[in-house]
Amino acid sequence: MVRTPRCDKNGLKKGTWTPEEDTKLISYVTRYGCWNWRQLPRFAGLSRCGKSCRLRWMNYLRPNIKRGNYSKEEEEKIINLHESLGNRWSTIAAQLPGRTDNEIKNHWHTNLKKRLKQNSVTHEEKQDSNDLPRGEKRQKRKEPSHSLKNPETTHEAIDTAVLDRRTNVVAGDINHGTSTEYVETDGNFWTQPFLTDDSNITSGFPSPFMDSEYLCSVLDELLSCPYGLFEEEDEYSNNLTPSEKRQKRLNDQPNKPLLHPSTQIIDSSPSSPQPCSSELSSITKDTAVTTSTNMVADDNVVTSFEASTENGSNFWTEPFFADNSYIPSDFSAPFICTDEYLSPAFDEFLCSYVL
DNA sequence: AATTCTATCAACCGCCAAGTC
DNA sequence: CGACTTGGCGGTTGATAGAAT
Repeated sequence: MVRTPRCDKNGLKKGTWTPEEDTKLISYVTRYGCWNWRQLPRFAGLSRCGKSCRLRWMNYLRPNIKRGNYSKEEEEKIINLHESLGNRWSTIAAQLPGRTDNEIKNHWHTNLKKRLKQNSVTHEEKQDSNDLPRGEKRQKRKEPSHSLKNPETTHEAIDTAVLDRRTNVVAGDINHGTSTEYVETDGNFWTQPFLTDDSNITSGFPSPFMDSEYLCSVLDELLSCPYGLFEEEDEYSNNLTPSEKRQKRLNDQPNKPLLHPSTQIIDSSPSSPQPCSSELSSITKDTAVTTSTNMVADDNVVTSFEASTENGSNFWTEPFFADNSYIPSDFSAPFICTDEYLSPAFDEFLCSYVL
């Protein structure tokens, strides 16, 4: 069912995805989308190939995926579509909202195909609708060890309580730019916290599913505190703001880098900080990241970064902390912002700049 | 209780089409 | 045009849970 993690010859991880990896992927894709699957793992801090990331997202992590038992209607639809389309699973999946081609394919091979075969042999067996196939029985009794429904896993580990506070969100289809509302249905992890409220639907929202007020705060904390994400926090820590938490960690563990190892920072000139760029169009490698208050401390340790856009809004308002060993010579970074969200144009600029 | 068998499904692999240079 | 990259698709694998012996 799950594959033992292993690495390929390039050192890329294979096999089962861990909750931490899922969190990284979710965090990255929800904010920046899947602009390039091949490059994405590098920026998301994942040691996976792009294909694996895409598959994980498409088949498991993306919102509004329906999991669990198939309804009679769904099964009939699959059977009918398979009859007319053959093994064109992605086409079939397109007709069943929330179901992935992989899942439908699996369901076909493990349940429907056999059932059809049986039915063609003994027609009377068809009448016994109470007799669930073994797969469905298993599905009922089994909660996957690493499932989005499992309260112990990734998402709820992030912040169940905060998720419950959500009252509205608009989700865009990441691939097609269409908007989708998520409504409460059957306890599916994704649908439950993503309740809609018509009065609050934001049209044209550029990212896959952003509630700017809520999601930014959660994801920014998630992204900017990678080392603290899965750590137990004491009662005192829970009352601190994200910035205070980071400061506390820095004080408590001065030698422990708080910057994620995969996160790299523009290092235009540590010894002579550049002034803020005043124009978006003029942001370059030398000016994209600068400092408003402090950039490089006397001991040559980066203490904070902050950058500004033309209108003055900061896109890096939360400082990054790192010891000198984590300052790379060239630029490459997951773009983390705490302000509303980056405009599509600015996102595009940043992506093209990095690539 | 121990062992073997079977079903499941997440993930991998290779191929292909479309797009870009 | 051909080479290359990328995303997408369908077939297949293999680790595991649970059933059967």
